Amino acid sequence: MAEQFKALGDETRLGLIMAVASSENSEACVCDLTPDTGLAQSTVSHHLKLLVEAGLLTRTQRGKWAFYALTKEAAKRLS
Amino acid sequence: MAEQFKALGDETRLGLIMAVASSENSEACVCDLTPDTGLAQSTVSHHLKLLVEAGLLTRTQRGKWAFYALTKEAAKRLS
DNA sequence: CCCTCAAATCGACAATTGTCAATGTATGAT
DNA sequence: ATCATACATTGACAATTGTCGATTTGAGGG
Repeated sequence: MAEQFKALGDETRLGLIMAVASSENSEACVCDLTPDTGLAQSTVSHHLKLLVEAGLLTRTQRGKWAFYALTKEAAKRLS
Repeated sequence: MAEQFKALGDETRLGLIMAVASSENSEACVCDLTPDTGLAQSTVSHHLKLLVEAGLLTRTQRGKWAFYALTKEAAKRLS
């Protein structure tokens, strides 16, 4: 439980969650998310991994892109 | 906003919040909270300070004791 | 095949964080 | 005044974390 809070307790990751939530179809790939953060692609990948491990995001590979979306649980809590 | 999540993103602090929430009158002093954590008193004081700064707890000095209680906002969010 | 593009992983580094022992500061009792 | 109690602050330290550049993996397209 603390892990979920810890995952959200970082400006960058909170921003990523918000960005995913407000994307078309509520999903986004790394290439869409990276520019807004102003961080390196590897850094964004790292944060996304943490969010997945915390059970807040899901990862789906589609073609060359990896799409991230909120889990049902995370979607509920975001209200 | 991330600050509040960060404050809750630590086992010890989450435990403190829970302990305060489930205390009589929903408030507790440091001497009551410290033993359960298994940590030094100075460490608990430090964590409580962070929780106050995050707007999750209030501090009230009464006699020799400092009583910590949930803010209205934190009480609401705890549901 | 080879090449390109998207993303993940690795290695290194500085910055932040959690912890403690020691000390400081009030508050109330003797 | 003195002293004990409750808590805060300080200084130091190891552990964790956020970040980057470089490299690696993987999926398609020529």
